[in-house]
Amino acid sequence: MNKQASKVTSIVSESGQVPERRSLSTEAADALRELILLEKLAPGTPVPERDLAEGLGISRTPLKDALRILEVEGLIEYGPTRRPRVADPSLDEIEQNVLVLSALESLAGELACSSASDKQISEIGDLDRSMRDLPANSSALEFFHLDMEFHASIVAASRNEPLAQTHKQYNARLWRARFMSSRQQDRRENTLAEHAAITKALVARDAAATAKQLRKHLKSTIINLHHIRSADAKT
Amino acid sequence: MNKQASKVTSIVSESGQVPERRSLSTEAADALRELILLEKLAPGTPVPERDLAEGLGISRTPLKDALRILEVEGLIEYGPTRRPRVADPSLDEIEQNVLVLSALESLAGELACSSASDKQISEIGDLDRSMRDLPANSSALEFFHLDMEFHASIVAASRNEPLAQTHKQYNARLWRARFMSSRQQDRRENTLAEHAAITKALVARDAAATAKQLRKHLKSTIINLHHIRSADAKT
DNA sequence: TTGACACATTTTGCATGCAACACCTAAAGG
DNA sequence: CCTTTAGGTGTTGCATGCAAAATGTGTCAA
Repeated sequence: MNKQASKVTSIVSESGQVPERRSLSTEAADALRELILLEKLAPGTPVPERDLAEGLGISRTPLKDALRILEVEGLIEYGPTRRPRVADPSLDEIEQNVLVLSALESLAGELACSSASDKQISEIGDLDRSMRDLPANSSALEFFHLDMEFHASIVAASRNEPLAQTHKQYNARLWRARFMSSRQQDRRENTLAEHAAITKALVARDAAATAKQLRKHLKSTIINLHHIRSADAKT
Repeated sequence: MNKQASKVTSIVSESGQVPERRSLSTEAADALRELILLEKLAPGTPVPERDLAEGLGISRTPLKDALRILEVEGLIEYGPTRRPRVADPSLDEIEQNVLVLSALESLAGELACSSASDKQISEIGDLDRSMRDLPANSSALEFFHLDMEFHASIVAASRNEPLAQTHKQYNARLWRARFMSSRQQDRRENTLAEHAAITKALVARDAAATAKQLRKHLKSTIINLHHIRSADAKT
């Protein structure tokens, strides 16, 4: 039945992952995402399709697709007249998103306690340790990436594909906010402590505790966002 | 500053809602959704773009957009070769989706307890009552629609836009499964009892109880799905 | 000076054409 | 008889053109 398996389909490049056919749309989406997240494109700026397409050297068709992708990720907003802008969420909207993210992760934690393999859990522990072992002068971006990986690996351990999908969406929406939040050196200690608590509950496969710790962790993110806002208001 | 407010922008047609510009893509998406949910298009069948477009009397461009919309709703799947099919989720996948839906709704319930207006809560109570007052011979579809409205109104009461958005997505994915589940007349009693418990907790604005009842309600949906499967296996 | 209207420009939605890729069938070789 | 391969067919990705809608601008009247 399964014919293509007999063929030499094993052109699998590196990891065991699906090759995931590249297309101009996804590449453009990646490029745009980078531009937006690194603030090369300020929030709220209109994004005329043609200019963008020209800038990226592609036609409008795949660019439109890219904008659609970024729309579901929440990085691009469409006005009532279908003119795309870089999303500019208010603090309130960000907070609402974090609430949902929190619920998603806490579900992931619960599920991971019963569904994760021992290997997956130990990998989460590894990530936790890597973060703690990071030198104090390491870049904010480096710390941030590990932080993201830590959370993502918990979701992966839940073995719930749609959950992972949605979690990814919300993560993308909150990338900028979380990145800003993580730039404060003095937060690291706090973050590490909370990660430790999460890891501990996870290793014990204590679903209730894991969920609780994850909620607490995300909650402190919200509080931190408020602090940043007040600090910004002063300057 | 705000110029357009001074103009006679009040061409708001009927409700206070945004007119929401129609486009061929969204119309096609609606049409296709209907076809899929009513099983006019069997799960797993390939969906060649050109034929579909021709059938709907539109070109491939807007149809492609429609397929994208239905993809994020989970009704259309893209194979590794970018050939679209009607999604055919396994029972296991459906269950995973229900788990996420459950977490979303229970969060919505919690938030509704603190954020909902009294009017919103009383409307939820109205819906609960409408369902109970339905005659026993009313159609499964009628009962089902009220059921959906009940859940949707709880989410709306949470006043969390992204949550509502995501909830809608998951609802769309699970439409068929939930519809099948709701066709069993003997489930009605059970559903009504659970709805009553949810409504009661909501009226009392007891966040913990609301969340708990919602989880329980969705959990019984999962169990019911298993029953349906076993029944199907026999026939 | 302010407001409204009409025209010019920009920008998106949709249709269509072409090229690359995937799939199916059938013939050739083992 | 089974496997492999070559060709034909169908399907999707992308580019481009056109029309409709929206925005910006300048002029005129109150």
